[in-house]
Amino acid sequence: MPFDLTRPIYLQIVDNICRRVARGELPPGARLPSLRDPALELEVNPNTVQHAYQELERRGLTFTRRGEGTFLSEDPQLVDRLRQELAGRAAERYLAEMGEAGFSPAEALAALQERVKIAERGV
Amino acid sequence: MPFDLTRPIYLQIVDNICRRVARGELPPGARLPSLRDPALELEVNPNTVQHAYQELERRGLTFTRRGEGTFLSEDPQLVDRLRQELAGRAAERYLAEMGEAGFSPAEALAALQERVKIAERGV
Amino acid sequence: MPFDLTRPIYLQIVDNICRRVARGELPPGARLPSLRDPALELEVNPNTVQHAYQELERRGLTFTRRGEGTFLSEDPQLVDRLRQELAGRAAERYLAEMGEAGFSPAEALAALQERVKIAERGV
Amino acid sequence: MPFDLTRPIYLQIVDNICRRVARGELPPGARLPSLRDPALELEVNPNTVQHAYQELERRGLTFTRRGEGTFLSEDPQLVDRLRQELAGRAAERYLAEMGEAGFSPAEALAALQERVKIAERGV
DNA sequence: GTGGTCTAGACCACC
DNA sequence: GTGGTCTAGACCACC
Repeated sequence: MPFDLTRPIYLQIVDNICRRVARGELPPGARLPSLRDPALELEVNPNTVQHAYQELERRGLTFTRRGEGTFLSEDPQLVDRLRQELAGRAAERYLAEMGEAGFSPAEALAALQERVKIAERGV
Repeated sequence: MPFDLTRPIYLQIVDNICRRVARGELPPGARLPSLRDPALELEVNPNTVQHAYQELERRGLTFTRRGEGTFLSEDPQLVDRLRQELAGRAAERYLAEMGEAGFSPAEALAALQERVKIAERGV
Repeated sequence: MPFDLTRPIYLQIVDNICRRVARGELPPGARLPSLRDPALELEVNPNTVQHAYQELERRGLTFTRRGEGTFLSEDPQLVDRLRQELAGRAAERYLAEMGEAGFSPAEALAALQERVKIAERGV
Repeated sequence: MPFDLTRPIYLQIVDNICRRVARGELPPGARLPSLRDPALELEVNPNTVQHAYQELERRGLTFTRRGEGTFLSEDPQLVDRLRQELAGRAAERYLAEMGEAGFSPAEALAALQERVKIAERGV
């Protein structure tokens, strides 16, 4: 996971975990790796990883069991909730960009439809 | 036009002009303001505006007449070409973001469809 | 490389590099000197050298690798293409000058032929 | 006749007259226009025209009859001599430019030959 | 160390 | 007044 320099690293770690949950790579209830592992792998300070984990907990995605570690919420709707959230933000952004280029939401939808259709043929 | 700090100012000026052309605010053949006007307004150096205008020319969107100014191409397909380009880039990005969250292109399309439908009702 | 005062310095740098490529002194793929070197040697601003290098890139003769340098295109036809271009421009100019003095292209050719023949004998 | 700003105007007038003689537009013995006419037409000072005429005389191309005007030499070889001179200078320059691009005189000749042949077909 | 961006500002060329 | 060239030099991004 390469970092971009324009956003706090801890938020990039948060986003990355959210995406992995949304993709189903991290199932509800799964234990997140210890603070040290990702810190070594990402070459960041363990405090930065802790900051990320605290943010996840603040959002209700994780909980900690003292002495055991940090776990993903066991809420069966967790994945769905995250997917909705990510999808919402991406769609918002797409419609905003298209709006700035003069496309109505309906036109933005049609443009995407066209594109997906073409890509399918290409495959 | 507020600048974001993460991208070159001259490219943000380029994008802004592209969007205005796509929206039909700047018709083909229109004269762009002189280098000095936007420089004063945006509080950037005239060289930065020139850099933006040269990039537009490099992309074939404008031409310059020494002593007269910088003009949008008179190509009647200019607007369409730009709209296609901007739409393409926005869609690409949307599909990429959605892909990272585990959505197939078809799902990404459906999610947008849903969202637009809801927004329409909301209006 | 002495500069003449009637043409932009950056274009004289461009021409000089083109001629060296045409002569085979700079092989395809070769790395051009950094912006700073020729600037010191030619006593011009690094920005002027950069302007020249950007013009070369615009013409498709070079490409840049951020942090590594500016390189001549690896297209094996680069040399030939440049030789054709330079020869074309020189011939155009010769025929134009001769035309102003009342020589038809055929006569201009004959005059050159004569001159080259004499020079060969002289050698 | 538009002037270029990089050479003395009087020499540009000299060259222009030489070319017209070489083209046969001004026959040997012809009277050149008075100082005032070209001065008005070219929007230069009559002194500049006089300077040009003096240069022509210095080169042996003209002579003046007091009270009558300036006349082209009546030497029947005048035209030929000028044509030779202009052709020589143009050829010299062509071979020099081609030499800088790595062409031998023989190659420069061949390149011109090719070009003239193509132009003839094109006509 | 490499090229890229940007400022500040002088001066030129064309109109 | 318009864009074009150039200097001088700061600071950034990528290696």
